[in-house]
Amino acid sequence: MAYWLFKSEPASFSIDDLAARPGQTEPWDGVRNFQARNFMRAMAPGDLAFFYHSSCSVPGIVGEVGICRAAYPDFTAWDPANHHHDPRASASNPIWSMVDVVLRARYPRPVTLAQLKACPALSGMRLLARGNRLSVLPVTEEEWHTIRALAHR
DNA sequence: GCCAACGTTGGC
DNA sequence: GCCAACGTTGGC
Repeated sequence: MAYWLFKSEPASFSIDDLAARPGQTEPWDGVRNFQARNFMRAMAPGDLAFFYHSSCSVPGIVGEVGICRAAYPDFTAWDPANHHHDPRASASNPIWSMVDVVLRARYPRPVTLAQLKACPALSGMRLLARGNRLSVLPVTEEEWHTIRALAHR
């Protein structure tokens, strides 16, 4: 059982898009960064992840998803019509991976980036590390519970 | 729109 | 293997 964080730009894909299909699993595809891919390969069904909105007016954690399928080939990589097409990828050499997620919680109010930064218990969080740009990140169990408490207060 | 930080690419 | 150039991310 491990904890993670997924970033998404709400203009492209927001938690409301997930919430519009209740109970349905959603492939988390399009990740084209090796470190982020490797984190997804380390995920197992039952793991939990925060859903983070980036590049928007109020960046922050807006809910939780559950991992419901372990990493498998991201076939969007070898679809020439796909926005995240990678000409090096193919069915025999997938290169990229994705997992399936399902919405678990949508917070009534987001835990904003400003709140995260202001919380001393989260000072070591990878999300807050200088220059961090990874779209998939691990979260420690302590961080997970701290942030949940912020979400539910 | 700006800019810092970072990953990737490609020449050498 | 080094490193400059480039593209991207993401907060502000």
